[in-house]
Amino acid sequence: MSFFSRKMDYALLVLSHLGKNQQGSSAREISTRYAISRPFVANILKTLCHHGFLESHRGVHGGYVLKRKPESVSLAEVMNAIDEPFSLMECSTETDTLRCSIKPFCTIHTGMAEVHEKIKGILQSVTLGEILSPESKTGGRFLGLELVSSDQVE
Amino acid sequence: MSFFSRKMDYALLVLSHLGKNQQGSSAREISTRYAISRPFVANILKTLCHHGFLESHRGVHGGYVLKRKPESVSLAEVMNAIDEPFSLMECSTETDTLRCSIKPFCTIHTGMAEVHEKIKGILQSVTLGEILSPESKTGGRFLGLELVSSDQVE
DNA sequence: TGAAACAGTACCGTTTTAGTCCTAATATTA
DNA sequence: TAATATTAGGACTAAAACGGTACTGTTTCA
Repeated sequence: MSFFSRKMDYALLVLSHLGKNQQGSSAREISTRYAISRPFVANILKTLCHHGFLESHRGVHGGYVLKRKPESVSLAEVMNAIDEPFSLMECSTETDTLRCSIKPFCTIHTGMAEVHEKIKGILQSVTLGEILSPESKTGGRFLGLELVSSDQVE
Repeated sequence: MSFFSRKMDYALLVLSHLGKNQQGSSAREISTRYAISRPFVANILKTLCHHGFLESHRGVHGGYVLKRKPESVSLAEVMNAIDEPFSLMECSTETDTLRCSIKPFCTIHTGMAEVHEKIKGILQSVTLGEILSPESKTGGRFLGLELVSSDQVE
């Protein structure tokens, strides 16, 4: 199993497709372009629209348009919309932690919480913009930590 | 769904338990300690043993002992043994990439490959030793990048 | 008015996961 | 040597998640 669900894969594909084609696309166009079944891609588009990533237009020449700037859309946000918020382990979120019966003597809780934060940091810091043009990188910052190299941010 | 399967969660728990108790433990001890069903924890112990993380001793006072130094065991290795190698997306590994039909015009392949490497880097760099004692960290280095601030990474 | 497109929801089949069970092998101890 | 405690190995099952489909309705445009 992959980390990202297939739905998430396609959502990113769709978002970047619309990020490149700023005049928008219909579900049909996208489904034929990438050979994804139409109802399936329509489902994904709907969800993305519902969460405010896209703008939909009905009618004969309708379709979807990216509503937000690619640079402002993080992987973490897309994940929250499509699947559910990132969680490293069963007990990673606060509510889960509360009902974890072994927490009092759990030898790995603290350590794993740190790993959770590291990965979450990556998902929050990587944006659709970076995915579209990988060469324009985080440049100088990584996970919110200042680096020796003083290249400009993004 | 969590990033780690429950099997993986328990595997880490088991490994760190044995990392702390260097005289070893039987499957029964561990299962009662953490309230995991005995056959299930036995399954996990078996797998870990089979992959060389543990040493098993049969008989009345048998049980399992951690065979490797905690500092040498990375999360990525445990994951490879328990589930399967980390993969961000369906097309993240080289063989998958080869049979990805849309790769020629995929707008996210390169970008996502970088994200894949970032997360893989974390899984490879975090060891069982760090999970056991989170304060003794990578100290000043993170993913091979030198940091300006000398505060603990946390 | 009809066709093209989105909206919403319910549903199904397959795969994966979590967990169990059973039998055999091995080591200890009395 | 016999009883017992433990691991070894593998087959098996139930339940949940995932991927994907189907259907029905609504809006827009020509």
